[in-house]
Amino acid sequence: MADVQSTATTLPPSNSVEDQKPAAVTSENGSMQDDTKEEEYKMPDNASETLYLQNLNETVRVDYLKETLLNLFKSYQVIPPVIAHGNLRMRGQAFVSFPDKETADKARREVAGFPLYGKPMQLSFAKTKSDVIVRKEEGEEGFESHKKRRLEHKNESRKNNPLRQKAQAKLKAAAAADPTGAHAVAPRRTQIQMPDEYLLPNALLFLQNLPDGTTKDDLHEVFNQYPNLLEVRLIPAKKDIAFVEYADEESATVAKEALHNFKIDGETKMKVSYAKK
DNA sequence: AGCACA
Repeated sequence: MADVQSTATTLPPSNSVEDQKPAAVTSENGSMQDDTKEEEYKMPDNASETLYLQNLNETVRVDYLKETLLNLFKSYQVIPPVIAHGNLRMRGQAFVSFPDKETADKARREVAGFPLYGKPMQLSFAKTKSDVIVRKEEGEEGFESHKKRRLEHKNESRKNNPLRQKAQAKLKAAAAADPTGAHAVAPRRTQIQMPDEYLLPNALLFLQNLPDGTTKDDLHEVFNQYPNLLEVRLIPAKKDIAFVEYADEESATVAKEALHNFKIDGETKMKVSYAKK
């Protein structure tokens, strides 16, 4: 395998806030060029042209991560782009495609466990076909229909996500109770919002008026946009309130100011204040 | 843990 040094010249410009560089990936690791003759080896039947990577270091910026992976898989003829996301559900994972299943499988076996940014990579075959592959195999028109199907599927799963279903049931109930439509929006419970001036700054935030069905993950995703989030705690007995803890008061203040009155579901204003000491 | 396609 060719030496894959860091492609410093092709890297995106460094960002002053997070001064990270893609790892200089070298191939000193002997396990990566294991060209053994293997007449008894059978490629798994779930093999795919695309590998699904997990256990990637989540503190590495997504664009650097992509660049690094491109670099790391260069000798296996990786097909750009490498797909990685920074959102809560998808962080620490990536999709990397190759020209054929055999090459993907080779990469999978040889690169498995490679300690990228200190964490051993976990490689498996992707469950679904990547757009790049569909495009390559079926041409532009086949790709369009593939994309349409994918979009439909996505809308479906969005439609029957419990949070949305609950919100819609609520709307329906309100409309039924009031046929004039004057109060088509569900009546809001009266909330007591402690005036901030009576509360000392606190690394712990108190949330009120959360929409029905809000999950811990929903809140984590929203609050994790602001640095130093430590923990989100729901209150099982009171579904519309929660606590969110940051590492320090300053971080909590940033999040509080950004997210007070934020509408998680697009209509219910969440109240964010410091928790009482 | 978490299977997308900005």
